[in-house]
Amino acid sequence: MKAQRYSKQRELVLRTVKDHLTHPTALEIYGLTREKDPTISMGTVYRNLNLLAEQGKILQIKVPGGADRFDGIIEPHNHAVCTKCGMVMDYCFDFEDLSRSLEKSGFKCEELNITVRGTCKNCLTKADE
Amino acid sequence: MKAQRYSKQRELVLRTVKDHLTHPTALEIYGLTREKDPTISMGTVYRNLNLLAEQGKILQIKVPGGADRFDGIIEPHNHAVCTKCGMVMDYCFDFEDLSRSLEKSGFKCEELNITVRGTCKNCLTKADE
DNA sequence: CTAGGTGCAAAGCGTTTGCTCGGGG
DNA sequence: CCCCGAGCAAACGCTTTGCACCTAG
Repeated sequence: MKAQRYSKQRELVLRTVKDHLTHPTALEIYGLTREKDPTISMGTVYRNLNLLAEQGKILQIKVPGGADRFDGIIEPHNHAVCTKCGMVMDYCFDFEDLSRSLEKSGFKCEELNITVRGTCKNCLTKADE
Repeated sequence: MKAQRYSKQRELVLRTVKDHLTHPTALEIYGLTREKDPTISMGTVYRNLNLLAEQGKILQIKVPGGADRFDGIIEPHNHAVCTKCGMVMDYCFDFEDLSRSLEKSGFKCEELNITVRGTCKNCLTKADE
């Protein structure tokens, strides 16, 4: 692993995500950090968000067709995105009852976007060689 | 509904998606259609892909963090994306046994990306007013 | 001192859009 | 003849990156 130095900016980004559980986008985090440190740059925010997500210190929510969002709560859980206001709701899925329980909670389930990421048979075989 | 005219380009785009079940991206479809009609433009391909997807004639697969892919098979089904080669595999999910059955088929499930799109309680209430 | 981090700006990628012209009905 | 659709290129939104400078260790 690469040596990692302390940086004021990285700590600020981490604290900002941890303090705002509204699933902010990178741009929103940029705005929030700017309030505390008016010289922080977009690039730094993105670099640190990606770094912190890789290290598992924050969660990166890939929203299909929209900007990524970040979550300070790192316990594995899922998200329901409102197509109208963009709100992201934390949600603990019971797969069998997914739609049904979502509907019970008042969320009208219109599109279920499921993407499994992983490694396919072919690539697993190739990796063995 | 708006009147819709026939267009050679739209038919070509539709046929191209139906004939290539490899889940091509818009760019790949652009390349394929260009082989048959060297004057077709990117904008036309995108416009028609979106139109056909809206009409349910093709399926649009939103790949988080990557280009959208299109599928000529419109029966509802899900997809597993390989993080290494980008291959998109058709998959019929049994939610309970999701990971288990995926693993049985040789796909190493590394990241389960679930996003439900729909309308949240707040917006449903507002729409009623 | 030196390697990792920053700010800045430009480039990148996938996609959409404004405009003008062509062609289906 | 009307107006939807095409072609083209510019603009878009989000994100990454190259570079020169700064700073923690």
